[in-house]
Amino acid sequence: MEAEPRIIEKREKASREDWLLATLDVLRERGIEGVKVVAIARRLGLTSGSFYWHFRNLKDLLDSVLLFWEDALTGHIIEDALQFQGPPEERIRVLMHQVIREDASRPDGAIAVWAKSDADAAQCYKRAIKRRFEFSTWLFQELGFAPPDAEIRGRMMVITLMGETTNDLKQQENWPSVIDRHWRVLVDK
Amino acid sequence: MEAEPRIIEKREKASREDWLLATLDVLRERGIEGVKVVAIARRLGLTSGSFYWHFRNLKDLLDSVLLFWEDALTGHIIEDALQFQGPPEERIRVLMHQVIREDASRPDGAIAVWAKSDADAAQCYKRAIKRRFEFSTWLFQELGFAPPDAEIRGRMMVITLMGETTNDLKQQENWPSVIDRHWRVLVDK
DNA sequence: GACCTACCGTAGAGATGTCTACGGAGAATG
DNA sequence: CATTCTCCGTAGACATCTCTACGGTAGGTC
Repeated sequence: MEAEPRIIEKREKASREDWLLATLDVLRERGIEGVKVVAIARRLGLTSGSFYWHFRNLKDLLDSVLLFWEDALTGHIIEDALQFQGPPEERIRVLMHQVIREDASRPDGAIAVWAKSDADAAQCYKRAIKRRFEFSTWLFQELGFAPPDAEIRGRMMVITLMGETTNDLKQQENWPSVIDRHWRVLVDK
Repeated sequence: MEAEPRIIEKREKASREDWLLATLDVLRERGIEGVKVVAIARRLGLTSGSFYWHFRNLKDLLDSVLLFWEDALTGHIIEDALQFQGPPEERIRVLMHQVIREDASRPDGAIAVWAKSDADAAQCYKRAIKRRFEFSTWLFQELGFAPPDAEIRGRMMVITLMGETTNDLKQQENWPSVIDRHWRVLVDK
């Protein structure tokens, strides 16, 4: 179909987390049906024989990758925002910049598609999105919006950040100003 | 991985467009790597022998499906909005409801993932998104927003609609009120 | 130096998928 | 009624993928 991506040439031993990270890359680029043992192994410069030392089978890897995504990417953004000291609207602004800068939503699109055909992925995806919606709603409540207004603004923030990541906004050099303009619309009373 | 979807039981002759529509369904549910000749044929209650009468090969189908998506889904929404008679803010509201009601953004997520690993898909996807951004920017200019404000609001509208479709907002019974609340935030000066 | 553990490669069986070659059925046309 | 066009099924060559079985290697341990 298209160009084969970078391959690690330095033959080094890979950890279980190396396999998970490589899987997230493949997932993001080729979608869930592109996540093949041989494809990930090729990306790591290894073979499938090694894979089955770290994971029982492909299903085992997919289960692990779901939990890894939910925990690592959604979780630590929320923790950072909770620790933020400063005015509520600035906290929202900093969070929005962080999500784009760190590509925290990078695999989300592929996982959303995955969720269409897999019950486990759907459950995990819905749980993660619900958590984001609830947290962002709380952020806008702290800013002084009444619950219904806070809810729709929080919802828009989450969706906008996911969409801008999907559309590779970060590749544009002026992405911080675009985020600031999103922020201004959302925060304006 | 998961449940196999509905299969057309009545053995009827399929047109080229039937194959394209079935392909869009498979694309939406399984992603681009899930688009296999045998999978689409199974969904239509046919075999791969029939497929190669309508298409030269898989690549031919994929090329056609890209053009079909761009033309059919983005195009007619814009045409409808252009013909709308009424105040500019009502035109935006009607368009937003129409996009959700008709699932006009249904395959978008899968095509966005596809675009990560295929240059043709990337080109088509970017072209379609650009067209939506430009049109929605124009809608907000008609509403009286200055170009930079109209641009960010139009951008948010497009992204929000795509995101809500991805998250199956339409499955909620109260989706029209959620759209109205999105609309109110975007239209508010 | 013998041993053990962690990690990797190879070979191969079985499943699934692409695509070609070819033959057959039904509707439309003469 | 005969022919043609359109659409479809089957069979098979070839490729790719999952997963098992098993053997190999490098670094730490006694």
